[in-house]
Amino acid sequence: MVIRMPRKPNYDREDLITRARDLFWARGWAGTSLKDLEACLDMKPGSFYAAFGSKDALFELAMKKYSHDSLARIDKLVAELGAFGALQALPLAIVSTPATPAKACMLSKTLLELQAHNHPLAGLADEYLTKMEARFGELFAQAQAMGQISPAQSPQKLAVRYQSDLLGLRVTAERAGADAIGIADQISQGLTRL
Amino acid sequence: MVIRMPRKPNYDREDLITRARDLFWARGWAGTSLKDLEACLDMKPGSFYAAFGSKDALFELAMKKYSHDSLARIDKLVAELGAFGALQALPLAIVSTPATPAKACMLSKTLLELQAHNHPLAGLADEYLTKMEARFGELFAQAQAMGQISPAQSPQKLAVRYQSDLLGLRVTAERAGADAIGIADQISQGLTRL
DNA sequence: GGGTTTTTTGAGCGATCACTCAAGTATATA
DNA sequence: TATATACTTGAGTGATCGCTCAAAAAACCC
Repeated sequence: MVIRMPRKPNYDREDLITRARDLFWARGWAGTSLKDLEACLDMKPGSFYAAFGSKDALFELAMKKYSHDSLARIDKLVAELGAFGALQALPLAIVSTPATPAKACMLSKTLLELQAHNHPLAGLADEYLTKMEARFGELFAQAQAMGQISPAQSPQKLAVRYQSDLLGLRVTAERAGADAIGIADQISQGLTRL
Repeated sequence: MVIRMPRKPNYDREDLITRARDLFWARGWAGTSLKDLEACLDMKPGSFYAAFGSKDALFELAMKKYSHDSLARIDKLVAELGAFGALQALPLAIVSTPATPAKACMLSKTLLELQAHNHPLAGLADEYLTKMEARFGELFAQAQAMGQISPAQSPQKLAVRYQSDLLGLRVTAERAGADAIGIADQISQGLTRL
């Protein structure tokens, strides 16, 4: 049996997922209709469902990309500044990145929107948040090993608090006249007192 | 012309608003359908629209009640514990209140859900958050006046950070295995180091 | 170029959305 | 009790929801 390859899709799948991620990130799950997606991706319904299967399936891919990119950004900061430096730099980096779809974290937005409905995507958002938290824990452990942070508290506990602060920062940054940079600085400064 | 009063509604309006608030708080704006509301309030569409006008109008009333009740809880804590004591007690009080519709703040949920659509309710949520922030600012000013907190930072700046921490705490508390009490304690402890 | 296979198209599916309104019902005054 | 007036009912509005599928168009192999 010969396998034929008669035609390729005329789109870049990764680019489509990125665009969908930005739309979902900004507008949320219920706030993004298929019409919105069709316009944003320049796809008709048939192509959309052939490519992704369902709105939820694409949202899942979008959230996966979001999580992956978030972890990649942290890794890049770690490579430049080390563990402690990355933890210090991240708050300001998040807040001062221009032209993001939203200031708030896509994972927390998804969690808050869908948690009450027991939607699987809320559980997935929780998992990715746990993954981020675990990464923060590793960085705190490294910073402690290098003597930059007191070993008085467990790195896990520090990571939970750090992530909580970050989520709060990003909710606040969503507001109109909020001084997000000021809060980001305070979070960073707080790390030096640990 | 004689004014007649031929019939009264057979419901308690404030009770309806409270029930609607809890539903909106848990499920969000888009996540709450009129069918949900009709079931929760035990009202048919006609009565509902006669009483409230629209879904958005009821949401507005619900958010107003939420804001009012939140401020009332703070005032109660202040009466019992004073300004500084209230600021210290609030994080744990929020997190350990049993059986709330959601752990996360209804105002922040509304802001995150509707901000990207420029929905008026998002602006209203922002306003109520500003009102809360202002109240926190007053309490920090009082605590400084009583020498319980260093006057090094402005009470406004302390309030912004405090509220941000609280919002983060409440997002985190929404998660499955989160140690919300631990974070609440850390926030309270942090106040003693100011 | 012919034939095969896949993608693209877009009208339209049933379900649900927020909401309306005419008819029926209950309670006040006279 | 009679009447006026408001409240309640619930079928039904057009619009939009996520999604399907048969037909048309395009790209590959021989």
